[in-house]
Amino acid sequence: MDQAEESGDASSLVSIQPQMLHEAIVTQLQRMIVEGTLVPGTRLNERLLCDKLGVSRTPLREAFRVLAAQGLVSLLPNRGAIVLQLTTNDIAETFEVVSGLEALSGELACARITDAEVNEIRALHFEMLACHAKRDLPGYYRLNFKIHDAINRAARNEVLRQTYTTINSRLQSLRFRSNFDRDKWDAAVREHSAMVEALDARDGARLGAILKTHVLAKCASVLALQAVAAEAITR
Amino acid sequence: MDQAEESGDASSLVSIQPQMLHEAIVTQLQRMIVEGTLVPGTRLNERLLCDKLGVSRTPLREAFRVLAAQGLVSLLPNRGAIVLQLTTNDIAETFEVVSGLEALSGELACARITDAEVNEIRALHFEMLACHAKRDLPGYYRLNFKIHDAINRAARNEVLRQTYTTINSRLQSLRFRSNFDRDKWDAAVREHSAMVEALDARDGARLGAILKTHVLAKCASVLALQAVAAEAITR
DNA sequence: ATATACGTATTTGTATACCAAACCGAACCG
DNA sequence: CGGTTCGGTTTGGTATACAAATACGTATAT
Repeated sequence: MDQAEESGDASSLVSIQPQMLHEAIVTQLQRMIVEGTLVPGTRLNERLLCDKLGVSRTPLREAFRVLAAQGLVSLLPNRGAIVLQLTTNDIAETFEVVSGLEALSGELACARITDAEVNEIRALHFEMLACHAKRDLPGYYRLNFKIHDAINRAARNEVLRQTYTTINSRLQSLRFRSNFDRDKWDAAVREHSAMVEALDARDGARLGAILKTHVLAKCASVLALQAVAAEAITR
Repeated sequence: MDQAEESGDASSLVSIQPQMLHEAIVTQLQRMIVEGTLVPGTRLNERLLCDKLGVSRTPLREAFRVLAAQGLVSLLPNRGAIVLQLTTNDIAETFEVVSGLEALSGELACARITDAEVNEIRALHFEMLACHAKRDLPGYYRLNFKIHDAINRAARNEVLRQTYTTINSRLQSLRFRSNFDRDKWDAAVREHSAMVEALDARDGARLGAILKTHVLAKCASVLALQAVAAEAITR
């Protein structure tokens, strides 16, 4: 967790704060890892990255340490950093943690969300339904993210939000590629409808439960795809 | 999350792995912060710490970045690292997250724990009861930690364990000092008895709920002490 | 041909020197 | 008393050096 988010200072101050170089590098590498530009298992060569990013070794290596602390890369002594490659078990465990955090977030959101925020989420939900109807997967993903983020923000817990974001980022590159089939997609949309209902009723326990199963369903779908991919390689 | 815990490799390999200097420094500083040797708000002077620890600036500064990522220190641009000082709100938020992680851990533990492990925890529980009867607070804390750790391990989720440990470490220095009164102590012990029952019955939902309220009660007790301390300063 | 051994080239981890910019504190001035 | 100026200190970043570990290509042995 970096200082900007951690300190309770006014957001105006945050914008003034000049971020340090290693943080900029962390952000950049995070993006490349999450977007899949850097494939899991890739070795991060210091000299090459120094050239590419136009920085010296010191801040780059500091960034490596931070990314390792965030669980995005793995540091092998004397062999530098490699983009972390999650095992099937790692994926399952990480999704499990995310499901717990998301459930907590849902419970808290129900206790703290305003009517206006509920309406906002409902609007996003309908937009998402439209994307679903149009079979617009990228749009669906974008709105899906917005909805989960809105719930997260409604929970009014920055530590939770930060923790969730950090751990979830380890899974992002996988989530993108899960081309779910029609049935799973329909089921996910139904779960989303149930979420909005639970939110509207401020039923924290129910929303938490829905979110948990929602995330675990996503996990199963990712693992299934993973298994198919693994078989394709072995074959 | 550091590499050693992240890799799914055999534990025998971990011991071989020579840890890097910055990791040793992280561990050292973590201990000093958690134990309260380094008081929140303390500025960590690079040169002084380099001398004290006998290392150069490079690995020390890497350690600072890692500690910042873990939320133990705060990096102020051009002013270096200071031991993070949690606001009342920060404390509440962090406990909230911990409560969620602990609840998840309880749920998973009920699904996966072995009879032998339950018995082990029961034994620890009785030892703890003995400490409570003897009014042995340090012993109580030690066993309390062991029990929660055992539940955490029974959840069979290293990512969860690692996440929990990291976030919980931000609160450790506070937990030590909460001298709870007789009533709260008794209540905590009752909650622990209920935990063992729920664990024995493999009732995940109930254990989760107990753990959550248990942690939140601890939070309230810490915040109360915090308020008293704040008043003492103001007065 | 495959496997092993060896020597060289890279790469990494740490230390050090250096510099500009930011910060701190104290004397100074209005 | 509040603000300013100025020098010392600290930090962020770069560059360099070097030992140790690793990676790799070649030669050798089986």
